[in-house]
Amino acid sequence: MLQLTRDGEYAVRAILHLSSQPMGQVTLVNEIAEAQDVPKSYLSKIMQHLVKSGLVKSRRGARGGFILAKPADQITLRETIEAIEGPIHLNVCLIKKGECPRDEVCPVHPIWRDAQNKLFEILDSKNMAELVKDSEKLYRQMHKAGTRKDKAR
Amino acid sequence: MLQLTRDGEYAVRAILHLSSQPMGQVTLVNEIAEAQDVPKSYLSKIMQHLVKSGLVKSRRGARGGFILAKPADQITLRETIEAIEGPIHLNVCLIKKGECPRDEVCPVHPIWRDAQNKLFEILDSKNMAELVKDSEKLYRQMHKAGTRKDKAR
DNA sequence: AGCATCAGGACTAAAATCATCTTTATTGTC
DNA sequence: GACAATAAAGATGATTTTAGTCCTGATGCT
Repeated sequence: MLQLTRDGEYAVRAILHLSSQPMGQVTLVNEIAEAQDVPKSYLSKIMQHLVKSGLVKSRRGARGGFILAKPADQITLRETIEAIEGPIHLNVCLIKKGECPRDEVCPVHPIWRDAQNKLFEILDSKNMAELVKDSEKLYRQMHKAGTRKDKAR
Repeated sequence: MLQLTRDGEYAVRAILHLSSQPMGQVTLVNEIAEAQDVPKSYLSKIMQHLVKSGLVKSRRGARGGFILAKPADQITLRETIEAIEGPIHLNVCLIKKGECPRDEVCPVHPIWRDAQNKLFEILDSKNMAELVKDSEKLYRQMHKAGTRKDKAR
């Protein structure tokens, strides 16, 4: 449907949450689920997937939890999404060269490639550490604006 | 899945085909289906949808068929896709302002908006008349290149 | 009248989506 | 070192979407 799935969205929230934690801090699914507003048992499976794809490491048992497999400033949105959804292809014709027999005469093909490249560029433009900083900034702004709004009501 | 559906792809092919026809020419589903490599009965339903959305007009009975409701140079890819799939939203959080309660603190939201705007820009950048011309150009190039390739094999 | 052609609905198989529930592994504690 | 608490891993399932097919009817040309 040309739309990110919940899986992708939830994965992004989870990685963002882990990125906001202090270095070396192991985080519980439960905590992520509550903070990021994601069904716990569902998130649990997404976390598993993220572990398998190597973006996150897990520790079982008491005092277990999840932790990023590498520094937050080395993780991008695209990486996170593709870890969960697999490689992004805006149109089937972009999956493999020569996949579509109409490729060579299809005037739309270059447009899709163009769009996809641009999307990659944007999804790779900020790393998770930067996004966490953005989030903190937004949070502060919201509080300032929020109080003003409250008065206005 | 962040991917165009077949419905969308087929609609684009159909509109492109109609755009390549001489002005005023009514075209059969069958012809479009064969030329564009789309299952006929499936395409038939897509065409109905395109009629309903006002992009195409139909005529029943003998000598019936389909014809664009407006000139090809006034139709874009985005318009065609949205006629079939409804408005494009790369992420649920872009559907309606305030839809996502995390909007105001979510640092990813502006990224998605950015990506979506860029996508719109690209999908609106060429009209169908231009794409048909591109196609003709590609076709000529393929024939030149094709003979060379055949020798190379 | 009869044929060509679109309109519309009923039906289906397979995959994706969005979860929940059960099992298994780890670890701290006694 | 047994064991209960904890938490990840895996199995399972309901619902929706996708991607079609097929049949009956409506409509317009000749």
